[in-house]
Amino acid sequence: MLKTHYVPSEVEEGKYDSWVEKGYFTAGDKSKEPFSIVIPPPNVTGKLHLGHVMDTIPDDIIIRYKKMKGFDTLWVPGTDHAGIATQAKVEEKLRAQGISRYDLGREAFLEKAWEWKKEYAATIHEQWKKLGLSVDYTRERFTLDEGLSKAVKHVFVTLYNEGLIYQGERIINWDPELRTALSNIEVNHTDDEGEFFYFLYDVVGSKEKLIVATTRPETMFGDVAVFVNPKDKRFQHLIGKKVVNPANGDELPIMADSYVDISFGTGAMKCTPAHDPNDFNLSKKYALPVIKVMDETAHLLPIAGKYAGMDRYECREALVEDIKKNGHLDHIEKMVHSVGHSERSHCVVEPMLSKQWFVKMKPLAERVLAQQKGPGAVKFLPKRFAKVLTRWMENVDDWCISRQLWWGHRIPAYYNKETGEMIVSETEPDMTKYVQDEDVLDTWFSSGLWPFTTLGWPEKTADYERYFPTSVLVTGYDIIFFWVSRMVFQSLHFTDEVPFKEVVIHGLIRDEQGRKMSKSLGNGIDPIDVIAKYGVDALRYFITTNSTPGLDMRYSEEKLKSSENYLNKIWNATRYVEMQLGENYEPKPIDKKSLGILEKYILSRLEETVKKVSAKMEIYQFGQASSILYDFVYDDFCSFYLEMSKVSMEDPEKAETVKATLYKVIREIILMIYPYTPFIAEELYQSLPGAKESIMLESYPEFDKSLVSKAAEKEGDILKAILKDVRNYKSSHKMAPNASIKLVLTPKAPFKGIEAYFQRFLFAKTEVSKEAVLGDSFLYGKYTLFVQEDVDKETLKKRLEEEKEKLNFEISRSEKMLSNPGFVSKAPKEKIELEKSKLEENKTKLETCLERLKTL
RNA sequence: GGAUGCUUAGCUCAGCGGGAGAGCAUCGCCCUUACAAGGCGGGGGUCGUAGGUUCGAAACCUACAGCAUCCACCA
Repeated sequence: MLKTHYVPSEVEEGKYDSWVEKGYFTAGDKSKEPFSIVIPPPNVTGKLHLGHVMDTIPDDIIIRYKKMKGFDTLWVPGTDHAGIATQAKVEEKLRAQGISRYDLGREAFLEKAWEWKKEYAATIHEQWKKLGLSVDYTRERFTLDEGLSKAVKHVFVTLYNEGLIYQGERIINWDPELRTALSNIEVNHTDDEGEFFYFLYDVVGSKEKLIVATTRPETMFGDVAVFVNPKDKRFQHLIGKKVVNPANGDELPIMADSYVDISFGTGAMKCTPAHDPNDFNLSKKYALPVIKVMDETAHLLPIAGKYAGMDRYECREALVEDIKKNGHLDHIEKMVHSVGHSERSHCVVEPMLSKQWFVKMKPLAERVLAQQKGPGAVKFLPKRFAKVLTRWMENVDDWCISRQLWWGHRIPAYYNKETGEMIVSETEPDMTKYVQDEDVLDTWFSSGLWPFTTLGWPEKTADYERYFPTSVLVTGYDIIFFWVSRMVFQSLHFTDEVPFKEVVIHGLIRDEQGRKMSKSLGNGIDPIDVIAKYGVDALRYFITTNSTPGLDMRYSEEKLKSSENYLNKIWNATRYVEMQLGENYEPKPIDKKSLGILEKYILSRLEETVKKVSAKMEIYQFGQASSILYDFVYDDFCSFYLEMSKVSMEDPEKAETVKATLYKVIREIILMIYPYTPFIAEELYQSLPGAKESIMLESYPEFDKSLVSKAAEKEGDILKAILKDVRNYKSSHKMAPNASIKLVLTPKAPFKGIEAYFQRFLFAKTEVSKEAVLGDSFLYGKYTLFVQEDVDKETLKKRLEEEKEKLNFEISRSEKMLSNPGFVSKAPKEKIELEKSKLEENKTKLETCLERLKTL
């Protein structure tokens, strides 16, 4: 027997381990159609947060649902080494102990990183277990696994041989703290307050001075020219002359290019090719020299003379001070401008000329764009996110993939120690003669291969053949660029298939005030704490049902609580059914001939619910599916049928049918809630007779059209309405709910035995009569209900007149609509039928109303 | 500069072409053996503004306003 209350921790205890032990999460039933998902692999950087819950619970719901629908479901779990993110964490930890990675050296540092990985992978496993994820542990992967590493090498070498990977000297984003290159999307731009320095440049051979403004004076040692716009009248006479660089006295040519914006700053722009991508382009166009002024830690190089060795900001301050002293500072302006910060170290990124490895994106992007135009396009839900992918692909730059880190896939390029000749190969050359490239690959390079490398590619394994392409991917809109796009182009290029047929995009979870959860605000929420307080099922239910796909949602204690209350409701409804069935109950199929009106009613509603919920589940609309089920559970089942069954059960003739009905309804409710809340569902399922070893072996409820009865629903609704009207009547007449009252129904009862329900739930004596009686009345189609009481005729008359008015208004509304040729010819049939039946009903009501008025 | 989303009850949000919904809050009545973490009943909204399409608009289109987010640029 179930307890009177749902206690999440007791329910959760032991279930997950038993599911794993029984092998329910292990895929491979060849008799069924495959359905597969790969997990968005969490980084081994720390513990999981609510964002991961948003990524994984929809996956779990889909997998559990599809399994019940008869698919051979595979959910591949795994983790991501997360190169730069993890390395930053490990370095941070070492720094706390006063050690730098350079003290340890590559080998020893990597050992530390592997220790870190082991520890955090264990944490992640613990959390998957808590969340109840039905992942197939026999197929778990890590991005640095041997198999995945081999695949990464294969991909690199293939792209290199195809000319799609090249080494080049270009301006890249440099993180001086982590001392590595970054790709464009690993740089976050924020509007920072800064200073705009206006310097005076002496024009050679003239008294004239040119004012040039810059935000980064420290780069002036690398200046090679000053540019103006050729159309700028102010400067035309200066083009071809020279100016003196106030930082070091070098003479710089004044050149003209339309790139310069006449209205920005002073209209004259200094050109520093080694530290600005646009300046670099100009230098190529005009064959200007390229001079680097900073090293990899953003300290000034010897070219900066007395400033050499200073940090970039130290240098800026000292240099501005010196220029001011010698009279070449015009003025300084405060300005807000967008500054690039490293996604991981948060320090200001330095654009810098550097030799790096790049992926040539254009051909790969074009393939994606072509695919997305055709019938085989990856389908996005919601649709609009498809545009995020294509827009990015249309404007993509080449991808800088080399990182000057140690934690990651080392680039398979080898250099001859003597000749310097380079070979790129999947197999190591003779390492006595060669050294390997020091750099590792961007972590997204390997995660971009995730959907197929996890299944064994490039080997043609059985899993790859069976489960690839995967069925669906669930992820946040924030990593469409980082991850989704890369999986799509890598997959198309290497497997000629899209990696997944559908992508379900969710929003981000914010705090209760709607702010982003972040470390610096300290407003992050640990899912483990939430689970301890409300149970994992409430968390799962809350996070998947309180939002619309693709939109952000707020964390809400209130809604977690109400989720838990809902589960408690289902718990207690099950408890009630359990009590009614009694011990040794043997489930029997519904005997359709024996059904009473109320049974027909609830079963009809149940079938409609099954149909609607399934339809929403199929399109991953979990919010909508759950709210349909919720309404059924509360309004139709708990508040109505279940209550009515208390009376029905007293009639021994009805009892068996009622039991069978209660059993079927509660069982299907449990099966429908199960994908959302597997722990409580398993517990409740097991408490019912006829349970299998686990709910995981059950099928999803099937829609049974033969149980749908609109007529029964209508009659049930009348009873529902009567209960509500009479209760409301009592309340508005200051009567206690349990005050006795006399009701008269004319001309007959909607169904046999209705009096018993009135007696029990309205404390009413009821009689059925052909004659109207004095008192207030309610109309239900052809039935009238009188509340027999002493009431003066005038008041009654007034009420009836009001009712008449209302009915006339409704009737004329319907008639107007039905006589509108536009409506009759264009509206769907059901709408017209509905309107006609409303009209009929109101006409009947009006007739009854008029009859009564005559008698008063 | 380009793009996208949001604006619905006091609060948080669903609904997205056929007569305004949920949770919480609020008011009234109830300890009725499924559930007081509950039950029953009630109050509360010209669905951001202005036009348009339609027999019919909260929903579709256009413009505007406010609030978010993303991309690009910023010498």
